Amino acid sequence: MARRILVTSALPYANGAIHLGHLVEYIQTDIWVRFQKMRGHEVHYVCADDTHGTPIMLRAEQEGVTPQQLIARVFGEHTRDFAGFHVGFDNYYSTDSAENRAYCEDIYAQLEREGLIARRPVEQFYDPVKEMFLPDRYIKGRCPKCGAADQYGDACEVCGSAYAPTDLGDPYSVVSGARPVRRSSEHFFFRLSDPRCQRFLREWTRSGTLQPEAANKMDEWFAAGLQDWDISRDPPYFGFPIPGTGGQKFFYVWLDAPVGYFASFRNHCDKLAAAGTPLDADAFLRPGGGTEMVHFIGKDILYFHALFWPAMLQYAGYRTPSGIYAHGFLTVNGEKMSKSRGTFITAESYLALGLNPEWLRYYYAAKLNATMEDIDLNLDDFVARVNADLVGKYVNIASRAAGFIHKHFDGRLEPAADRARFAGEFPGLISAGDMAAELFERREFGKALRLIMLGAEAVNQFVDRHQPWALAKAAATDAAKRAELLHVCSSALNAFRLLTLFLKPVLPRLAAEVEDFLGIAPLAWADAGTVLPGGHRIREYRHLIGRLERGQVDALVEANRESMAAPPSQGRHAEHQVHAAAKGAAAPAAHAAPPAAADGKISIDDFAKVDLRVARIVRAEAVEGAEKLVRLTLDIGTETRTVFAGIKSAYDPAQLEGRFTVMVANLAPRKMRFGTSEGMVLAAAGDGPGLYLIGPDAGAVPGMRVK
RNA sequence: GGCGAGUUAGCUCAGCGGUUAGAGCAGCGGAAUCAUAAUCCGUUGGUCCGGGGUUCAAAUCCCUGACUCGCCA
Repeated sequence: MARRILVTSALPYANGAIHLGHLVEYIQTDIWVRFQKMRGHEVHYVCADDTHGTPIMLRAEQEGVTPQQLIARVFGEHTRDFAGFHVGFDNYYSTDSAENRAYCEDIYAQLEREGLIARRPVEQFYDPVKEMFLPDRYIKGRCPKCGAADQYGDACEVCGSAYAPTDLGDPYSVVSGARPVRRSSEHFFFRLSDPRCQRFLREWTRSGTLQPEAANKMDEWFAAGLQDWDISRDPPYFGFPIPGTGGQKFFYVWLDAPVGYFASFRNHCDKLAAAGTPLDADAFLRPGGGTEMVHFIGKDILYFHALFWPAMLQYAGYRTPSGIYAHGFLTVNGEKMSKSRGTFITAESYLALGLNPEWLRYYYAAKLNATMEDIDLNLDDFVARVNADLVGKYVNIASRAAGFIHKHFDGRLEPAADRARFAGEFPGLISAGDMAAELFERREFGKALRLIMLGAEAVNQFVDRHQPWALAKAAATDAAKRAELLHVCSSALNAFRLLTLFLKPVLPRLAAEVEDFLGIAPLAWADAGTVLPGGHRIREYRHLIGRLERGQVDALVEANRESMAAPPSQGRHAEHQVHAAAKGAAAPAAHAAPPAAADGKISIDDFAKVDLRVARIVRAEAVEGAEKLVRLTLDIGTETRTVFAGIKSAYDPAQLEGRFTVMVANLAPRKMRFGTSEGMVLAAAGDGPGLYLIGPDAGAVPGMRVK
């Protein structure tokens, strides 16, 4: 009996590039979805960009575009990256859509009818210059506990304590720099504290939809007591207005984000209907449809998916999730991803440098399990694992068997009568299919792959034991040896076909190439019970997957190093602005030959006097007794320089080492209390706080002239 | 600070009360030469984070300490 499953991955925020951390989730989900489809189940895998909220609004404003323009651009980037990693959504949509608005309004109306919406005033910080309420992350000030300056409104990064923004000393708005004032406004709440919600959630938590660790976490939250959830925001806000408020209240982005799953699915159904193959959305979205709905998420958003979301659905007349599968975070070489270490790797850069997406899919799968544990991308291990397993063990089988088939048998496999021996030769491999299926189902991908690779080893042992190269030498004169050669290679290729089938959820592209090589229809799981037909003809073997060279990984890390302040998409845009500004300035300068005009313009010659060089920060250390200074040792190719830079407020010295920046190399040395500074480094700063070191794009080396 | 997860071979991990603790990779020795040097056989390597306890039996259960990571709406 085919299952009917609606599957989602969490919606990426339309405010930044997809990176390898995101991909853990999309690859995990995609593998599970592909597996279910191969099993013959009906699966609809949907996702969308999460587009609303203050960060998007402010970012668009900063870039001088409308929020719609910003999210349209990011939508293009996201869908490109996902496609590049073979993440096969059945629909990818946006939360800024009519469907989403309709579902949000309906859910809200139902909750209000149920008496689960409360209204009460909330006092918050308000930016009097920008005329908006400030989310916690947009307020900075002195930490009330340890006194550290420039800490965010929710938690101190220095001492780690959490507090309310109203506790901050000397608060200021990150948006305008103004001192925020306290102002009260009416907010709307989802009454999670209502006994009905509490009762329902306690029961739902134990219904088997959550991982055991997640259910334990929920118990913690229950013990602490569930509180009402603030679902409204005041304008200006990029989102959906709450009906009946005259545009004075908007739905908080976290309310409409999960509803985006429904919106995307609805959109998917409408597209199917337009194509003449209608699908009843309500069978998946309303209770009693005999369908499943599973969400793959990161452990950080368990709260939203396991408390608010099911409670909202339950009391708005929709179905609740049948599975919520949380995964851990990605670390790289055992550490948090870091821009300065170059381990904050974007999907775009991975693909742009020509790395094979299936290498990463395989490696992630080899590490993934059903728990919320973090998984580590160890770069040395990545190289070793991919090459040993995929190239050495798996693909090697086809490579070593196919040559004989073509050279001696015109590309044809053994006749039907000999195929029966295959089952006896690889009993383990055939039974591995059922076990692997069980493991894929339970999201124990690592265990599944270990099992499959054990099968690949058995095939290589089989080939070594029968020595087809020796049989080939005798084949010309010995018909029995010739028949044995054909059988050994045919069996190896049948085994290879099975391994491909088992690996197909993880390596869809490679599997498609193998299907082409073997001349067979796309493999489904049921095909595990069959072998290739007698006398079947295969194509010439060609290179199926390349080796991963250590240098490629190094280049990837190098390409992602630094660029600390700006995520890539923002960087690209900022670059456009720079070019535009440069054009505007360069044109008049070319005509104005005389130097140093009274209007403040300088000639190109004047500019050339400044010797700007690319520098690598060899060492960075705080200067004892100086509040703002960092002592930098800079490598500019021909020599090293010591420079004192007033950047301690913005940068932790340890994070600077290894970074590239730009320095003025011919600045007259200056004696300071702590030593002589032999130049200066370039950094950008506005009127408010915030300081941003300038860095070259990847590829620049110390000593290069900046001009 | 509270709560949770983790710490097993050089590396990545499995084992989660029961023979002498396992796998892959790396290392070392050998074989083979069909295969993009890809394979096969053999082998070195471990006070299972420290300390205490429960038990006939502990990497596995309990307590405690250290360190790492996460969550705290």
